[in-house]
Amino acid sequence: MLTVNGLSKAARITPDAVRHYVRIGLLVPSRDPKNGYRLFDDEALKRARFIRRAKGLGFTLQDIQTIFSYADNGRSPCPEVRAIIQQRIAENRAGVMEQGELLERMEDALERWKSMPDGEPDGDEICHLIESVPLAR
Amino acid sequence: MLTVNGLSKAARITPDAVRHYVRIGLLVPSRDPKNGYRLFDDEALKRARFIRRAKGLGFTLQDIQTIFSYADNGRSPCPEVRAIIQQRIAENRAGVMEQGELLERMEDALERWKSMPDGEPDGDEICHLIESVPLAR
DNA sequence: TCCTTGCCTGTGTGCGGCACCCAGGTTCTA
DNA sequence: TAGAACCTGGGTGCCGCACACAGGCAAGGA
Repeated sequence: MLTVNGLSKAARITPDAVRHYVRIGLLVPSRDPKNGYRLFDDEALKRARFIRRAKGLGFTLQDIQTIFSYADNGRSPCPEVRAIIQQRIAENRAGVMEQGELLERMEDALERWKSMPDGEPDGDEICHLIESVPLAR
Repeated sequence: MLTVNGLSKAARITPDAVRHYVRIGLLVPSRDPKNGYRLFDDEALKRARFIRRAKGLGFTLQDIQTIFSYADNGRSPCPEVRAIIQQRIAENRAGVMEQGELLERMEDALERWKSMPDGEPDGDEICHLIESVPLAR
């Protein structure tokens, strides 16, 4: 049986993360009757490692909850897992696109600003560099 | 003088965002003594539009606070603005890289899973699809 | 035996940038 | 004069933790 620290080392996650997972119900420890410490069995270790893996694949903690509840009810989570990851891939692609466009705008701005002087405050504009940038959308 | 809704339309941001900016001190309204309504002058409108622009360039609200405080003290924010955007560009590049790597892992996993059957719960593994993925790092 | 060190506990707050909801007061429109 | 549409403050929720506080408990050395 492992304590929070023990589990955190065995599963290579922080102790704070372990406590967080317990709080939201992802991990369910037993308690040491002597002192109230959280105690984790092998099943919990397996779960903690699973969480690490799944997070590394872009699953949210909510997704992982869902997966666990399938497994707990004796049903295969695999079809859900396939569906979820397709969803997350789509979101991630959209996110990367968006960030990429932002990055481009930032780089364009910085480039354009190279040939512009710093402005002095004149009560009319706040920062002419930023105000020189065309509005997105 | 504009109310929350008026300002939100003139600056093309949501009323909730306007209230949020007031709460964190980015916009400072006067008050209608009759009813306590927030009232925004032209200066506030200019600021609200500036916020929209700056956010579109990747500046955080904190960054914008900083920029305003320069302007309010009669100093040019431009050097800071150049420094901040370089910082944000670096962060964004790192973020895009990270997300890109995640996306790749997700796509690889989905691809690999195409030739794998759904598992049935056996009390030993939670989801063999996820557990078949090598641990990142 | 006492002291230190290093675990552990619960609870609460903070991060970013809002979105949404509630209950109630006010103002505009038909 | 009624109802719609606005306004107010205050609170909560999102995501995934990180950090802090105050205190309890365990194991070691001097």
